[in-house]
Amino acid sequence: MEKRSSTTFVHEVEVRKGPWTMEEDLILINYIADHGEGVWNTLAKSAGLKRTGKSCRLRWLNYLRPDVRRGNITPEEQLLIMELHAKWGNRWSKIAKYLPGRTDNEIKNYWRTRIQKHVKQVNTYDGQTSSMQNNQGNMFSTQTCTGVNPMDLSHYPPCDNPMSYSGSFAPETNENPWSMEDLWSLQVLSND
DNA sequence: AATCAATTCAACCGCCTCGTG
DNA sequence: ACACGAGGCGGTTGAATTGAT
Repeated sequence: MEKRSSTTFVHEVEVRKGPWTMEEDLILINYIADHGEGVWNTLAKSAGLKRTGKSCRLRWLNYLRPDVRRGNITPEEQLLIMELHAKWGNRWSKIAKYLPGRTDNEIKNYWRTRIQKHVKQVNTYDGQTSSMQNNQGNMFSTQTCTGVNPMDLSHYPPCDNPMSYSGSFAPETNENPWSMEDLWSLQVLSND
């Protein structure tokens, strides 16, 4: 499923764009496993990836990190997103700190595609349902089904150590032909 | 079964901030 | 004080997928 794949040349240096291949993912995972994150431009060159540092960083943070959770946003997470968005606006990275394993990109996408749409729909009934909404069009109660008030952020500390997260992992909705399990097992094998 | 429309989300772009020389 | 590069962030795009007709 090679989409928007292209190659451009910047200062005689070949730069790949578009979706990442399994080979590129493996190179990035292996390199970070050996050398750690950071200094992304140098990392891209040293790893032999024809990608920009930014692209490598984005791929790692949004997709390849072992602790990243994708798909199946829970009602609790949805409530928290709405509450935090009401508080901070489009500060996605800040909001993401309170949702372990979730990326700012995923939260942003989720907000735009699901919540914002829903809020618009609810707002079309403005007046009739005013008692159900707060200033952000929130039509949900601030109490979650678990009885935890999402506004009490002590229940959702910023994730200093996301690896320690022990919540239930949602089934992957990974469209890639290769799964993260595949990649990480390959990474482990190659480092053997 | 075919076509069209709507939705999703990975990835890119441009701007901003911060650290360094 | 200024210039430059790297990293981070939010907005946007567009191909793939899904749903409706």
